[in-house]
Amino acid sequence: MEYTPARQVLSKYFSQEIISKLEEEGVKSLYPTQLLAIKNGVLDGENIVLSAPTASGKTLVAGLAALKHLEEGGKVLYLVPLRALASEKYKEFKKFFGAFGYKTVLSTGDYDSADPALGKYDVIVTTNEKADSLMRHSAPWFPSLTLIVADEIHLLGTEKRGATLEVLLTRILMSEDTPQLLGLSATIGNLEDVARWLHAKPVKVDWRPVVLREGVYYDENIFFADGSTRRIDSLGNSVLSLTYDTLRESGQVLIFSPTRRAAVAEAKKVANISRKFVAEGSKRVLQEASRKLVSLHADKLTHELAELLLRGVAFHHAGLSGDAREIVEDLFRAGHIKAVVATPTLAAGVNLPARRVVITDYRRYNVELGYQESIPVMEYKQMAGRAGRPKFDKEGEAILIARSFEEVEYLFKKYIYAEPENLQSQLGSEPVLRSQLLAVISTDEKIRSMDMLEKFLGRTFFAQRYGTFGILPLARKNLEKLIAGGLIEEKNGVLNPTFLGKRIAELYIDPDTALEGIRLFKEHESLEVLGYLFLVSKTPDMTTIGVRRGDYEYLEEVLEDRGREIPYQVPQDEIEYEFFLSYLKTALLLEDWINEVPEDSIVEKYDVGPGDIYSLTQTAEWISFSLSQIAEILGFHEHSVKLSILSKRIAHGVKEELLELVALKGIGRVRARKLYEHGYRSIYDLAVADEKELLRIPGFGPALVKAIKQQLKSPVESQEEVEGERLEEAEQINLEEYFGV
DNA sequence: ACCCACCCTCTTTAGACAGCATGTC
DNA sequence: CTAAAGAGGGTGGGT
Repeated sequence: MEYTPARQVLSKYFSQEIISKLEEEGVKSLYPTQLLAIKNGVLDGENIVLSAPTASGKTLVAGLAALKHLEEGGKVLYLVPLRALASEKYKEFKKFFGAFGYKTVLSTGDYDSADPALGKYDVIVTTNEKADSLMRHSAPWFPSLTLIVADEIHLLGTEKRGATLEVLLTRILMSEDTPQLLGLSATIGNLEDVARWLHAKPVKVDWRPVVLREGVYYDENIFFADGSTRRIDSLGNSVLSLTYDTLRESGQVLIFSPTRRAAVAEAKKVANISRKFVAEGSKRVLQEASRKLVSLHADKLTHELAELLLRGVAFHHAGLSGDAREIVEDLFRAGHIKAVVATPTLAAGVNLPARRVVITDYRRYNVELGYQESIPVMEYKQMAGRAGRPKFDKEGEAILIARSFEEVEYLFKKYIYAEPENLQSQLGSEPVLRSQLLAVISTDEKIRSMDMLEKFLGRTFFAQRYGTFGILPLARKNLEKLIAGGLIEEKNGVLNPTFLGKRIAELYIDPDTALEGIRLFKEHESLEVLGYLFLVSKTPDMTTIGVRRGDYEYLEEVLEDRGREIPYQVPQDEIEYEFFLSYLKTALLLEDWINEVPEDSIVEKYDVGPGDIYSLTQTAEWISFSLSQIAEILGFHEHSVKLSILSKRIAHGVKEELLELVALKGIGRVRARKLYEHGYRSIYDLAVADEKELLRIPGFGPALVKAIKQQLKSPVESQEEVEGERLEEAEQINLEEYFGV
């Protein structure tokens, strides 16, 4: 009887009515995790940092705490590190809180609720960065929050994004009427430190709903931590043997590989085993999914995946498009595919448990340091934590693979018996500190002097450990840089943001991104498209693609032919030269994209996946939009207009002539091009077009044509001015002649 | 002259947040 | 600093 009836515990906090509804929602008994959190005061308004394994019921702790606040007229913010996680939680909460009559919204960079007034909602689910951004925009409802839940708070120790969360939480801590804080964390070393920083109680739980058995595989045996051993039929290959052993007992495996290439290769090997385990009833579903994938993307990678699905396996990594990944996840969850081979994408992301988790390699190549290093204990625990599906499996197994007998012992010590690392503040990272200083000064009226800044820094997690001694000089140095760049003004010891500075903070770009653009705007009156793309690629906010050995030849050729389009000197320094080429390669990829080169050609030419194209273009669009705004502020009108058009072209992957068509719903780069080729070159052309004529275009069915016509009928909301006068003209004709009075 | 097994050398290496204003094929 | 696997090219032996 390890589960306590919920009613018994909750009656102190909720009305009978609510408790009955909770029971209807499936909350009939409470896990130890929830009991302990309640005992420590989550429902009494205590700040808590709860450290517990995956799937141990942390979300319900947050759910109950939130419900308590909502019942008292409060408002809740739920923070997560990933967009995929945000939408997962959103769906869950929408149902859960909806049952009590409360409204939940999702707000992330790529998905905003239709209603921009987030204030009308009771529960707001966002990514950390989005919440940071909302704060920078002084969201009016922010002060009315009464509970803030920071899920996966151990992200704090992450190199790139940890500091953002740290500053966000610091700002929350320093606000008046500090809301209740609930941090949810994986197991970490220094839970007490984090809790102390947040003025919270540390609550540590080791309990899991499904028993986790950790072990190491070597030479046909799994050695488990509990001392038991399991002999496995050898198929000559560790992964295959472990896979067969799981599938044979109708379980599923989740295999972690260190690289994308390894994941694909491993999946192909596994296919020979998994195909024998595809259920008769799954075949049709898999065929359908496979066909859908192929229809969505024409590239080789996606085709390989589609092929593998039929045989009951899939690989999963960030090179896959979002829809492909989702298909894989759904098929695995539904049990249609028996094995998934993934890179660390799946370690911390969406919830995808399997009976057995196999970790093929505990080492990973470090690009910066140039050698292979062991993954952190925390990362191992994250992967291992995926083992065991609650309600389906009696227990879960996480297996590391050893290559020698000595390694067996080493792995036990290094990972299975090891405590996770301590979380370290990453605020010392300069670019993040600089951005955050600008943001804090721009959007927090209380922080307008060095003294206040010092006080602010003194409240950070960093300062708790090291004091402000180390970080103050760094802050001062970066402040000077911001002042020199004209983003902040200092008068008589008072720090004030300039309009430019405030905009940069709101656009959420690195100050260096803006400064780089400004420098170029000053030097050149106008740039070629490739020039702007190069600028975007060079920016610190952009992720660039690596240059391969085989890329040198054509990149240098381009440099030879089109060097004058690039507004930078070719660097002499070897390392800088390599960076230069990677900016060029990225710029060329983007150029192909906006010149309507098909996705699969880009995939092949640049050796990237569809998922990479998506994330590159998305980022590039955001940067060019932001740079366009910066240019406009400073009066560089031509740059602004060109960058604005460019950002729209990147968004849709089209030449300028299609921008007008692509503004229509249901019309993307491919359909727009088709329309254009058939002589429909503007909204106007479409408005006067005969429906029957449109139907004759291949790929244009009745539903689509109707949808197009429908949009032209409804009074068109004011579209972008920047799209050119032609559009405005067309709209006027459109409205006057056809639909207006 | 041609084929093929084998070996040496070269090459490459995970992930993913944000603006703004609305929707791919 | 502490790697490993796949691809590609070369070698040498056999036919």
